[in-house]
Amino acid sequence: MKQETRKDEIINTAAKLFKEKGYSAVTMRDLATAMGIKAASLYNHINSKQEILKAIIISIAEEFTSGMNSIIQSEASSISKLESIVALHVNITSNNTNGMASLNNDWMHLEDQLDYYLQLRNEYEANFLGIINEGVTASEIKNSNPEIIMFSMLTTLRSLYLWIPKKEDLNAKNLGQSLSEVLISGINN
Amino acid sequence: MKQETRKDEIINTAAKLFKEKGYSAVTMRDLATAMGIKAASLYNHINSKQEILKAIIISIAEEFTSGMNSIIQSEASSISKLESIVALHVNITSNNTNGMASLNNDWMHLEDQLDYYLQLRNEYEANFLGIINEGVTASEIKNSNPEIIMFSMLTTLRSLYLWIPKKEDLNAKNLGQSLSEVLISGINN
DNA sequence: TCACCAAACTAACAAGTGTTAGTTTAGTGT
DNA sequence: ACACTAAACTAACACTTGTTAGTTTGGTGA
Repeated sequence: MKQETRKDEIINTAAKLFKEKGYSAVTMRDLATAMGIKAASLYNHINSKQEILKAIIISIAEEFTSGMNSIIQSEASSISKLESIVALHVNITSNNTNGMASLNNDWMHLEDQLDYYLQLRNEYEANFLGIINEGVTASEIKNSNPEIIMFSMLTTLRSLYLWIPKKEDLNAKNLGQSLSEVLISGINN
Repeated sequence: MKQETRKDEIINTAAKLFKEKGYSAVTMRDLATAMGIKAASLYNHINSKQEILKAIIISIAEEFTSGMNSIIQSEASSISKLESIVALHVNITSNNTNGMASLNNDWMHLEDQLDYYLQLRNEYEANFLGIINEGVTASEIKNSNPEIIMFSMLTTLRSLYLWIPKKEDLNAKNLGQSLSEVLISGINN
């Protein structure tokens, strides 16, 4: 719980603006105005616009990688692992909805870190698919198209950042449970 | 099947670029280079960059509205209506994956047409939710949170544009069926 | 051959872009 | 009183942005 530095404030404000208009459409002058200062003053705290994007995206991507590694190493059933993935997304997204928007929509504007980001994402998706395949083999999961299953779950989870801010009445635990139910058991009676 | 005009070519090329980098990050010079001409030449065919975005997004949004109206007026069961919605998304997205990317990611950069777009989207979501609620009342659909159900389905469907281009082996009909199965019946055995 | 026209071109514009350099301000510990 | 420092400022830079004006090109029908 260390306190927020001025640099953190700038990054958080930037994340909020990036969520609204996207990285490319937000100028350093926009960001400065939102902070109540002049654009040049931002450079007392950060080195470049690109550095801000990197700070937002890479830290979140590494959180996902770390969470996924814990889940894979656990001894739980495949369905239970999928429920943990849902909870992972709900938790990370709840703590940083603005940053998740950048991760989803502005990752392609990463420069030096683009390859690293893509590597993390590919590994994450491969692990996700691995869990589903494992569940199919163990007959826990229907033997339909595993990629469609992953696609459906992952895109829903990736879009949580759009939805969580509107539903403050649901806490993370309840939302995770409801979502797991819908994603895993379906909606029909 | 009328043939493609030069203006159409520009709009389609723009949609492709917008998908890759987003509206704000694509310059008129980028677009011109992709067309093999100079930026100024674009203005022989279009009036502004904004007009291109409008042409891409609004036509698709109106397709969705029109499709949804047909579904609502049908006498089918709620589950069957949801299957039709899945098919609607698969069809529209298959025909214009690039345009769907702009609709999803760049709608906020619409200027004059922003309010109109938001109106269409709100109506669409209200109709979608109405079908789910109707299904809950008729005991076709589980009595869990209808908004979570809509969120889950709609975000999956909205992300199809990312996924369809990678899976050319699946035709629209098969993909629609598989996706309906996953979304409606779940994935567990 | 001539007029026409779609569609390209060159040249330029005013405004906005990220960023740098150097300076001022106000508060803190000695 | 003094030096130090975090954090703001003004002014400017080189470049990029969307767009306009006027011109050239090459093909088509009369």
